[in-house]
Amino acid sequence: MRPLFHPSVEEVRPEAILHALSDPERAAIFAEISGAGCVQACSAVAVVGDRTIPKSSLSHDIKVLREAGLIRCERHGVEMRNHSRCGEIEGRFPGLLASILSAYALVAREPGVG
Amino acid sequence: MRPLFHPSVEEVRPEAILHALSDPERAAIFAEISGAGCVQACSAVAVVGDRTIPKSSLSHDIKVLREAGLIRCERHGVEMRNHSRCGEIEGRFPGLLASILSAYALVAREPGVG
DNA sequence: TCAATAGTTCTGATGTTCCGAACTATGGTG
DNA sequence: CACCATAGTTCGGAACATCAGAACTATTGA
Repeated sequence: MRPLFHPSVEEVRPEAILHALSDPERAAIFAEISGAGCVQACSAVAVVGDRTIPKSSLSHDIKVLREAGLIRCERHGVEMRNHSRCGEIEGRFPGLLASILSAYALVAREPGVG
Repeated sequence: MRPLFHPSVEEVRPEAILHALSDPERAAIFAEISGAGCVQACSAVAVVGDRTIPKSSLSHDIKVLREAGLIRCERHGVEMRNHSRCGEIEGRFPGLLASILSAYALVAREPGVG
């Protein structure tokens, strides 16, 4: 398997970040990876709320996050470890990820529409 | 023409904001509306960079921004006036819009890929 | 070598986006 | 009022994106 593509921090584009995080499920996956610092994905993040994400979808979501520059993925044996690149992104776009994650955390705490 | 739908600030969802602003063209339109405070759209914002947005696309973009809660649109005679709802959103999601607009402004100042 | 585990790619159904053409709404002029 | 011009919306089809099941690949362990 060829090494996975990761954009350098200079190549990271705001539209890619916003697109990646405009899906609440993907945002939740990213929040979990960021919170844990290093998570054994994808199985470890496969449940969001009360939904189990199909593994093909999860694989796709992880790819979107990776290609947006939000996470770094490394194979360790049979599994993938996903690290948040929060720190790097914070250096380039100060406050961006924190305010996005806070916004989602805020609405998650509210009664909600469902 | 029935009055346009505007979500109340409590109904505004982060995913809608991120989705709306994940298109750089739409983000530029929003930045222009926010910068001007009140812009006679849609014609006034129809040129982004060196591209003139077709009016059906522009109408759609304005609608996406409006339904995301980012702008408020009022008909004044034959034209529409678009106001940014930055202030309201700032109260609900502090720092969110500022960091997004800063991120775009930052990459706009860079040499760029093209 | 074979099985198990973890994740990726393929594929087709469903949904979204884009934009020209046709349409609607408002205001001005005679 | 009839008519035109202006500003924006809606329609419709082509192009593109997303979702998830099935089939596949890669790695480890027995």
